[in-house]
Amino acid sequence: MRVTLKDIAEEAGVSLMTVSNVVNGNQAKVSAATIARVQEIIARRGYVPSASARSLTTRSSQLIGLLVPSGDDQSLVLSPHNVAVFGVLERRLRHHGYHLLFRGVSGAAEVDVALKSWNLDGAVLLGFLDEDVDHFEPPPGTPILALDSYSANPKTTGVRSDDFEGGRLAAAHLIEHGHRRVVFAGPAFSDIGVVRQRFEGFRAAHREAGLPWHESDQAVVDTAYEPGLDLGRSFHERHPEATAIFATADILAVGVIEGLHLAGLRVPEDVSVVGFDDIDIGRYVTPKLTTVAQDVVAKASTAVQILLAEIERSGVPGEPVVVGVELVSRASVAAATPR
Amino acid sequence: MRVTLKDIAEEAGVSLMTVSNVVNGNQAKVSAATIARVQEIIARRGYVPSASARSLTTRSSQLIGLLVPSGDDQSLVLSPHNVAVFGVLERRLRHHGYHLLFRGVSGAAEVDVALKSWNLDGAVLLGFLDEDVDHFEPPPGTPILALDSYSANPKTTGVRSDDFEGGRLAAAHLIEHGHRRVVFAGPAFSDIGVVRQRFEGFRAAHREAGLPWHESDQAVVDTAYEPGLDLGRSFHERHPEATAIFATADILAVGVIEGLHLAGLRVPEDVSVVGFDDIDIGRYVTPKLTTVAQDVVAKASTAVQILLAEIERSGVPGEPVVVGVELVSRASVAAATPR
DNA sequence: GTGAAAGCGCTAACAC
DNA sequence: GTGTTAGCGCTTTCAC
Repeated sequence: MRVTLKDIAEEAGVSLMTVSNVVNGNQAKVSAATIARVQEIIARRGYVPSASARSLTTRSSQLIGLLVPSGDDQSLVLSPHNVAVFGVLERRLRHHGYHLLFRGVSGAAEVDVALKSWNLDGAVLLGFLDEDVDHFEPPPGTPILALDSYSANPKTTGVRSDDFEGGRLAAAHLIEHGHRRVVFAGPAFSDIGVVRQRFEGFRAAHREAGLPWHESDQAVVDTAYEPGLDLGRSFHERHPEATAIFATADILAVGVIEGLHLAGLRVPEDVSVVGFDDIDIGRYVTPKLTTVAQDVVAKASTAVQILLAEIERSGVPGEPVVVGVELVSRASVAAATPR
Repeated sequence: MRVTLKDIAEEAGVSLMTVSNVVNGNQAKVSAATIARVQEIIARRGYVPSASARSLTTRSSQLIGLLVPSGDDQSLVLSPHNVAVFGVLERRLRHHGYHLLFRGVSGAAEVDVALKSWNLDGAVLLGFLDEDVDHFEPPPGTPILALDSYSANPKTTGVRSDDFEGGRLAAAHLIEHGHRRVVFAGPAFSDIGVVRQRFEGFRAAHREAGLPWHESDQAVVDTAYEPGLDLGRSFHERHPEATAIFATADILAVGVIEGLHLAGLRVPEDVSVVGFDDIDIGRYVTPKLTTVAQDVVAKASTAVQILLAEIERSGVPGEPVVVGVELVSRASVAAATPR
């Protein structure tokens, strides 16, 4: 059977409340001698407070939901970048006494259920589309952080990288190296969102350099290795004038590089490539990938910080926070050569 | 405020218990008309049962702990392989109505606390050393699955890949290709554990082929990219007779390949390489990595299946379960050439 | 079929 | 400093 406060109280010959006060560190209310005696018994009996009981009375739970999208029966979306964020989140939250409830959800309704059923103190949304985030309706007072979201949902707080600046840095870097025809490769996008912002930054760099950019230099491809491979392989035919390519994700860029190799094009001598994210893989491929680095630690730490602040102040969603990005120059970019 | 059973009961003009029966599907005890009426109110009011309250009375929680090792302030151990397992675990458990509490733990005591405080119905240990697993003392009746563990702790149930067979397959594959001096590269190991088993399988293959294996052909390196890189770079000097290498993890093998390239050795023409795990990266490198594939889905599904079975039967830890492995032949192995 | 009572383990709000 | 009372939202048991 489970050891309860009552058991400890009986053995110590004090009341239940005294034990509770000891457990919760309300030292002011208990004499030193009692504290010591109670603590000894607690340790010896291996007493651990019941989180359910505590949660029931306090209407909170020290639990943060980590919600990721989950199509009906397919696998979860756990991109390498999200995994990295995930790890940092867990560690930070644990140091503040919070735990993570991990859950794949397929719709706004499920988020609501997850939140309510466990009295979650807050939640972090990882990897949702903006249009999904738009529909979330958390119980008022429960902070929801939407990572990498441009949703205008006033009930959530956004934390994201400076995607516009990232796109700008990538394009500017290539332009500086003399490239005049740069392909923008990424998934289809609408008028808001991560990819749109990277695209706008990308174009802004062209504008700033007084360079035109051709619509035909856009390649719409899913964010995965295989589509990148295909693009790289057919690069020459599809974009005969281009000498460089900016992919909106490293995984895509890695595929592109391999595809270019297969097509007999050398990177970076014939074609330069810039990615986005700075995941580990970029360092394992040849040539090492030049990319726009997201600051994983800053993103996760910021999220935790805001989350805790909103929990304290009882959840007034604040302004979105933007985390800086940085161009990491490795070996996949070289000066443009005429084709 | 929260909507409770009582609220629904009042609005429906029935007792609290009737609503409870409807919620829990005890259809036999309630008339169809009442069920319909109550369900309508539940949906309209957005009622969600309180997991804490339910957990308090039932002494269970529909919560499974996912425990990973966590050194004091360093990052969590989330290897790509573990992440893959993780994703499958979550999905499978969710389909059975369970949720995952994710937690980094640094010792047996913390595991105990995690288990008790949330009334966890079970836990999955991911990435712990056998010696850590040895020390875990879960409350009786709480099933603990230790993934990839060879610990003899009778309070846990092991689920692991057939490491011995994996080592054997890797070595046999290289031997078949004419290699006579094969380096075994992996972290230091004791007399039990994953690496030991892979090593024994590796040696068994040599024995079966009537071949000797030289102690000097062992390379002790940490399971990471950089150490692999170093090994590859110095391969020629350190193992002048060897024509092939078996690395106990893909990430290591990928490093080795890159190191060999840097040293001017071609893979597989000069040196053949076999890895272990079959993580995505192996398909992104050049040449594509020949490796021993672990069946992630089988491993995770098996774990879930056993977990649920033990929860039903009230936790009698069973025999360890071994999941099959398979050699995936890609492009990093070729026939041996004299050196 | 439906309902009343008791209690899961804890904490908030007050006494003493 | 310490104890008492009440109740969080639910399920279990047993009566109607």
